[in-house]
Amino acid sequence: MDDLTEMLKGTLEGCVLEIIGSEETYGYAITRRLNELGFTDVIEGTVYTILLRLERNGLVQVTKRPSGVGPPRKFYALNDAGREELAKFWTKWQYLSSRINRLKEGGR
Amino acid sequence: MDDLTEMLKGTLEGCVLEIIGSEETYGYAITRRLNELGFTDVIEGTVYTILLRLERNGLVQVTKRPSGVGPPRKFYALNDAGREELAKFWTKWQYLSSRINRLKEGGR
DNA sequence: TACCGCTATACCGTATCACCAAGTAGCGGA
DNA sequence: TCCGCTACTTGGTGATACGGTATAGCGGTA
Repeated sequence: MDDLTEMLKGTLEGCVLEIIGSEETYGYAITRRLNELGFTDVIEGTVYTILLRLERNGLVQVTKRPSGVGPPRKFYALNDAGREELAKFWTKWQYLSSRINRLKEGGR
Repeated sequence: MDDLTEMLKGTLEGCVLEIIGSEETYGYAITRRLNELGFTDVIEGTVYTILLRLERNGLVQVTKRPSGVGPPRKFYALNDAGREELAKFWTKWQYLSSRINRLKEGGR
């Protein structure tokens, strides 16, 4: 699949929220998860900028834990604001994708 | 619906391509069409920047015609490169939306 | 010991895009 | 004459994903 960069704008952050919401996890693992979900070209740097943004915006709770196989990991979990933001994301996605699919089907 | 700006990145241009592909038309009318399709907050300025980009990238054929009710209109039609780009857009949209919906359904 | 590879995070710069504001301009009606 | 609708252009802004580099812990191996 060629470049999805522009299309991912605004949706990738939501995907990261969803992953964190389903399980407390950390940046490196989130990247691997995205890759296996079909977001094959997403790299660590991109995910970390999103995570720092989520933290800065107060949507996540962060816990640092030692790893045993490398440097310590920063685990992320959604707080109430994060869950609310995630719900809003899915509402927007639902809205947008329905409009676009309607347009695709000959848009009326 | 609150702000869809970020989510529209990469998809709005595709929507404009689709509209032009279905009928030769001009900027002002495209904006009205998008509005009635549910992209309620999209304004003229945004559409014109997309149209200029499409022209610059050689995806459209442009014809200026007098209007009778105002300044002349610039009508846009897809050329071969534009039709190819449109096909690519729908392929990417299909790919991305299927991955995101899978993630939404509990991502496997 | 030295090096490599995997894990793991941070930071800085870049490109792209949708958006916004202001300007120009044609036309018809009050 | 002014206003409103139509219609396009241009310059600047903010948000986002991405790329590259740096730092660092750990285990294996030559």
